[in-house]
Amino acid sequence: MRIATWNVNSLTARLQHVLDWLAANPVDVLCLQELKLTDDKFPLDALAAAGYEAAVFGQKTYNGVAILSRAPVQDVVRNIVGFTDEHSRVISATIETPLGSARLVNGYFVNGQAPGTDKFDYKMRWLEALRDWLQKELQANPRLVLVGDFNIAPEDRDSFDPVGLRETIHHTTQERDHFRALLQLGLVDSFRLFDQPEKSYSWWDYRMLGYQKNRGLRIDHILVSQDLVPAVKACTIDRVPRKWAKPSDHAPVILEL
DNA sequence: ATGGTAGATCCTCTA
Repeated sequence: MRIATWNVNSLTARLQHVLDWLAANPVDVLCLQELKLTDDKFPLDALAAAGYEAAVFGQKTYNGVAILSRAPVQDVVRNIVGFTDEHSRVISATIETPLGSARLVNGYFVNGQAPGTDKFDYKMRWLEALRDWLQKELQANPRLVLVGDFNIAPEDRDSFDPVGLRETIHHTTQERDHFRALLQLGLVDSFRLFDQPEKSYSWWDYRMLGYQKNRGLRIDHILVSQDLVPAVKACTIDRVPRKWAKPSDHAPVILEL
């Protein structure tokens, strides 16, 4: 089976891209971030016609996440449990995998703007709450997949300019410590289970020909719990839709189990 | 030191 994650930067603007991508890549589950629409505006019918059910946690203008699935999903939970958040950033559900049922957590992590800002402080509090919640989730669900736009480039090799961008947003020690804390919970970066091309990124700035120059970051990730590692067959980034007209600034990441 | 682009909403904010 295949599970994918894609920050679409407005589902209204990107619905046709999502439908075209699913037609070419009929994954079992697709997790979306940055819907930028409310639940009542979610294109349930168009996605149902493509063969997908949806669990949605929308928000006007900003944020918003959804889980699309060919098979029914169960026990949908919105937000980080125990953390009051005005933003719609996390949706989780139980899905079926080759190793049995698993918990799937889809997150649009806080961007954080720059160290020293209120938004960065929010990012740190959000990441602490996520870690504390996931620790409990993993105890209850040893099979767990954490996907989404993490807004963290975990290592220098995940950035086109790790020296010039040292300690700037996506690259700070504090953010990377938080990423490692997730790994210390028993999660594994599935992308790094395999040999990958150098300069593999999942996001490129729209500005200054970022994609054309491959000035990107790997900030979209799929982490799997230890119990799922033996089932992981591949993890890839699909750059194809980043080349389409009017693309999202992110590319989909695909996990094969 | 700044700007460049994109999306949604409103003429600015977020990324």
